[in-house]
Amino acid sequence: MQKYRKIYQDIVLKIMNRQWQHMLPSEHELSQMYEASRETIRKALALLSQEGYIQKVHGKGSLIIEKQMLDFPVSGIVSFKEMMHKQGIEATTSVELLEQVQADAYQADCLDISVGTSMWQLIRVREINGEKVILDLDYLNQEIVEQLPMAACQDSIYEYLEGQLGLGISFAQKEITVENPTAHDIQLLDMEGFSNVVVIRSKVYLEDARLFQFTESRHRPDKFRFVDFARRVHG
Amino acid sequence: MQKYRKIYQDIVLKIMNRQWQHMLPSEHELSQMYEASRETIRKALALLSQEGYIQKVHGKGSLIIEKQMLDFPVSGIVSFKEMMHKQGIEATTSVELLEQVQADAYQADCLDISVGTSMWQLIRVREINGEKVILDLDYLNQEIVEQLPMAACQDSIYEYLEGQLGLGISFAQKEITVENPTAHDIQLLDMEGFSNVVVIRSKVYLEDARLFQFTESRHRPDKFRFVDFARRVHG
DNA sequence: TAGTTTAACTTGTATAGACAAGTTATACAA
DNA sequence: TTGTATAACTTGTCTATACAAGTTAAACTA
Repeated sequence: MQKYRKIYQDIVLKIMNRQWQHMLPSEHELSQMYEASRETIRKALALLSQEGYIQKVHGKGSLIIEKQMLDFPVSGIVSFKEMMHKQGIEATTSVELLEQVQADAYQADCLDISVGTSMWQLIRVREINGEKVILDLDYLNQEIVEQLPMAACQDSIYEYLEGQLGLGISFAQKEITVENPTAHDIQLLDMEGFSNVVVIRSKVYLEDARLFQFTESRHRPDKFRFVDFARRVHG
Repeated sequence: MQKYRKIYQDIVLKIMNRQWQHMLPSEHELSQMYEASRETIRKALALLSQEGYIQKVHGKGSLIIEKQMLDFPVSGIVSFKEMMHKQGIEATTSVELLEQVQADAYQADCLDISVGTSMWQLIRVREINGEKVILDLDYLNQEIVEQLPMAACQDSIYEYLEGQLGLGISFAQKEITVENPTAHDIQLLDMEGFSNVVVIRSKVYLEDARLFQFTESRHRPDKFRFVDFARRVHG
């Protein structure tokens, strides 16, 4: 792995362990500690800043941002399995449907492919504490993901794509809205007494900028929470 | 302004104008065009990548990410006025309350200050197409924001803070949930037939990492839409 | 004492150079 | 024709240096 990434990870650890309380050592000191040039240290610090770990102040140093450790980020691109594991929540996934289909007009539009192109269609229900609260509808481009074993769907698709297929997942465009439940939602989720669902639609891309997945994740509103860290962009 | 920021802005313009269709010129070419070193170009490109304009591919170049131009980012830190202006939507803001108060226990916790510290309390209603759809509750630390004129509240608080007071707004931690409307919501918003509100709670920080504002923004669900760009962080 | 200057820190910006590593198209060989 | 090597591109990482600009605390001056 690259030097600046290792430094980044080590600093994250030291922040988590409260090894440094309010401020990081100066860039000069860090470059001596890690035997790296100042620019390499600055690359690691840029990552830390981007991820919301530190705030750099000109002339002063790098202040540590007190993350509410409980406020794990649901933002970013994280698989359901990764998320539940971080929180220590027990959840089960049941695959309702997994099949190869030819894209219809709507699906083709979602995946930026031509109508009739072969794709995977996947429907999963997530159960937390015995309640069915999340419905995930996935389309995957079969030109990119040729095989999609049932085991991967029950476990973690991202683990399969990155680990087995060696695909690099890079970025996503997401949209969050609140909508009325469909008959499908009511059929598959425990929706008694809830009149809305939170819908997260995502397009997920690889490192070479190819779109490979479209996901519609439908949440019961009481179990939905989205935490975000944002930096202001001037100009 | 710094060189790499000007280059960043110029490239954003050229992407928007479709001056470059699918790919950016190579870093070498750009460094000649802008008479800058490659590292300076790379700083501009890092910003573009961070903001979701391009995807860098090792050995190939910088691919332009097709942003749905309509999908303006509600993510990031953008004032209500800036957002409405970008979309060309006509909206009005009415100030329901603007007063100096001593923080109670809850408010003190929100702003990370001691109980009894002086702060601004602000309540505003946003009206779009003649419907009252957003209720904004703001607390501002008065040790940082000493004066808060009514005019600034009706126009744009951020414009006042950055323009008049010279404060640098830097980052925010946000949380989005869906909740039941309070009596207050029903009193101030047009909630007929809607049984939920989308609640966005934000802590907003300055460049020196001081927390100066807590905002609770309560949206009627049919008018709520959140668009996000996220990059996957490995390790 | 109180205020100001200065020196020694800090981070920010820009440059130049070297090498590693991934991609592509051409030239070459079987 | 087909496949392979190669050369010329591309971006990624790391280093070293120089100077600008913001902060702080000690030293100095009135």
